[in-house]
Amino acid sequence: MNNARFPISLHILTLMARNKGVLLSSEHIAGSININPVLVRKEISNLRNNGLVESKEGKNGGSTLAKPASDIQLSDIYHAVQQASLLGNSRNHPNPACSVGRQINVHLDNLYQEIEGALLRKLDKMTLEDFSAQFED
Amino acid sequence: MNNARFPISLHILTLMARNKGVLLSSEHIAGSININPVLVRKEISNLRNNGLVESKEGKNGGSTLAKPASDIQLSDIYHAVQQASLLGNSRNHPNPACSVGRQINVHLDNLYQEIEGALLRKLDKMTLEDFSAQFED
DNA sequence: TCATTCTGTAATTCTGTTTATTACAGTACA
DNA sequence: TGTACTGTAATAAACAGAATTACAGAATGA
Repeated sequence: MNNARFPISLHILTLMARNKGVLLSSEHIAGSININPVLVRKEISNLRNNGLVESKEGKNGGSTLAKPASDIQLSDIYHAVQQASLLGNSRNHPNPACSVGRQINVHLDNLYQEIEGALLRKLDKMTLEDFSAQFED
Repeated sequence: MNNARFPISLHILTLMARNKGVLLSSEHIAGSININPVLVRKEISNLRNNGLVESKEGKNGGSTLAKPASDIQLSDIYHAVQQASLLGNSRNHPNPACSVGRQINVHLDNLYQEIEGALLRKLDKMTLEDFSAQFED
């Protein structure tokens, strides 16, 4: 994960989990995270495409969880924001004339996949409810 | 890991593991990775500070492994290049007036630490020798 | 001894990515 | 019908990573 999107999405979802059934505006969420509301709306758009939140447009609109927090694994959030590889974003173009350069990306990919498996098994074990229950008022 | 440093360092060390006892120049290594030699020297400098490689200055100089590849765990390399947190680089400053904003960094840190533990247990199991033995000539 | 070939580093520039900002159409409510 | 939202595109600003330039210092060997 090469970006700050995971913590942002988790922050958004935690706010929603702790405000069950309430429509939160992007402005309000942005105020808690301290980032720009447009970025919040972009993240919410992504979470919505992944079936984690639902939104209502217009006055008094906003977004809320699309299903109970106990039905959302942290691995679901990871998958929703995940795009590049975990370790280093293999944007490298090693020299194919070198035997190491030619083969390293394959072996790196295998390694990353194995590591990501271990990570996902961890994230599978925790739900959004577990995470948000840690917060005190 | 937010950067491409892990693959670069692993590439460097793989080249050395496959050229045991030979002093490799930064120019030569840079040619295989296809990056700038100065960046290679920077990474080597870091690996040297972590006791993984040793260098010789001057004409016919270069760098080589400081110990057998079988004594270098991939977790050693991870620690050597590691600086920021694994997931997202908590450069975030959430709103302390919000109960979620106030507490989220603590809970994120705990989560990251747990995940990183799982990752390290994986990387602990593989040595540089294991990794470089996968390469064909 | 001295030219050569390396490393070690600092400083600067270049480039790509991320984030903020601006703008505005569309939707729902009251 | 005005207000308060979302959704989204386009642009600008900020930042980080990498390349490049520059040069001092070290080892070699002719």
